Amino acid sequence: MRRLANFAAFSPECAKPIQELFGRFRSIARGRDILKNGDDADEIFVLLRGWAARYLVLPSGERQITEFLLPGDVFPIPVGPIGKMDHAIGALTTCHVVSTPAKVFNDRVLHDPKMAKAFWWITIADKGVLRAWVVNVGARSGYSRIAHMFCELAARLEMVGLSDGSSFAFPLTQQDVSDAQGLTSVHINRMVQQLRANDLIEWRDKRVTILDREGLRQVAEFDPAYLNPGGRPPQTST
Amino acid sequence: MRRLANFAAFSPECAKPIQELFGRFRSIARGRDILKNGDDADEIFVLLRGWAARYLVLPSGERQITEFLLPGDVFPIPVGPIGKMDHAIGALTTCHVVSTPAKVFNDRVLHDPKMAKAFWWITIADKGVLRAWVVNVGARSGYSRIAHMFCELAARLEMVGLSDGSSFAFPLTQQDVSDAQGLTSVHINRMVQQLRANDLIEWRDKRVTILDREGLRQVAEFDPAYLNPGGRPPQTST
DNA sequence: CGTAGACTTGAGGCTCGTCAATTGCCGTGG
DNA sequence: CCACGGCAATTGACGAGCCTCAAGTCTACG
Repeated sequence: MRRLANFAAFSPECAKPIQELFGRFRSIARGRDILKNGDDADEIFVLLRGWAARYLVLPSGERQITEFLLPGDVFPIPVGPIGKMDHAIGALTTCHVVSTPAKVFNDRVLHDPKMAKAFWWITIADKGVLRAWVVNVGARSGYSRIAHMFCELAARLEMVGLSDGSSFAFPLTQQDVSDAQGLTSVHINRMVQQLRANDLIEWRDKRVTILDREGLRQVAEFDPAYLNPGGRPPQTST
Repeated sequence: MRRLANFAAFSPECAKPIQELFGRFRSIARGRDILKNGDDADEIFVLLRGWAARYLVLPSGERQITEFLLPGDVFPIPVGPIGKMDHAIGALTTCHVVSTPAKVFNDRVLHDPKMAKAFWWITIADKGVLRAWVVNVGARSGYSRIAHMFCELAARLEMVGLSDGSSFAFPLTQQDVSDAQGLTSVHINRMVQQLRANDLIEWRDKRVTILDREGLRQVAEFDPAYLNPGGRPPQTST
């Protein structure tokens, strides 16, 4: 709900029918897949609680994460005929999700042009995040990659009310981070220690605190513009 | 047209009004930007001829390409209020484009739910390409990255009729390739020579020939599934 | 025929990977 | 209550992939 509100005029009355639509609740343990590579994408999920990720594992056994899914995210976004997943979506922590059949979602939600537009907009915003991810992995050093990831996650978590501005719960392991950034966990560890030594962040007990927001932003070369493609401020409108 | 046809039931009669819509023709020289970072995205383009790319330049001066735009591609895909570009789109070769104001495009094309859905679908397909790009840059060696790029481009070019199956015009410089793959042109050069030495590809005079399709596919770990998210075969339907 | 851009080649160095061992923190079971 | 096992974080030594700098070759083009 909160995420949708960023993308469409959205009244509380709209919320109820959607909440009723997603009738099926499920809890997924950490490490389990919510959707496997090759599955039919015939069910639409909303992540209520926990962190998940889209990823692919290569023949070499290496896992590359391409997108973090945070509470409020909807997946997979369906359009046209039901296809098969070309990647997997796995739970990085214990996840709570609700779901509805894709067909129902199509008929009841996407049938409304306004809603369809809101979800399309989300797709475009996600594409922006993905572009930033490519830039990160392709052009930045390990040190600033990690800084960038923290900047982005802090901003995204704040949008859904999961950050108090400078500190947020961060349940991932260094192995997860390394799979996302295309580095080894050993190297992640060393770079994180460097960020700590430079008093940019604190990370302990599954919680990250940004100590020097401006300093981190500079190291990361972070510009949050891409998170809000329409230029719309992240606030609820009626 | 050809690209749209892959994503929606599409009759020739539909084509005419769209062709008339994009009234403004322009030719852009190689190296010039079609849209600069920060520009208003108030005009919608269709690339008729030439290659272009979405890219970002970092403070360090490094350029990271995040997406290749081939003939038939539409950009920027607009939704909601007109925003500012958070990246640039530049011509990698001389490009021919036609365009129309975003407002007109919205009213005349996206107003039709069927059309809107087709463009949304394109957005989702592009997101798949971008995911593959992240995997490529994040998890593969320079050698297989380049192999993967050739596999993908061969497949995409074939979809729009610009490849004869194993050979296609490839107008990019090694510098362009390096900006896309997050490597230096020196290293690209060495890896390309290795691909040549292994009789996988030929690349001369702005033309690439795939000599050993299966061998290249294995090196690249290429699975074309992501290019057609709906599972629909790449053919025109009425 | 001269110049510029693209491609090619070589030597040396840094970032990051690999392998391996150690520490600390739990949750479990004796 | 303590021993044990497992997972995550940490550290070190060494090696490889890729970068940097620099020079040289080839081709297109004026």
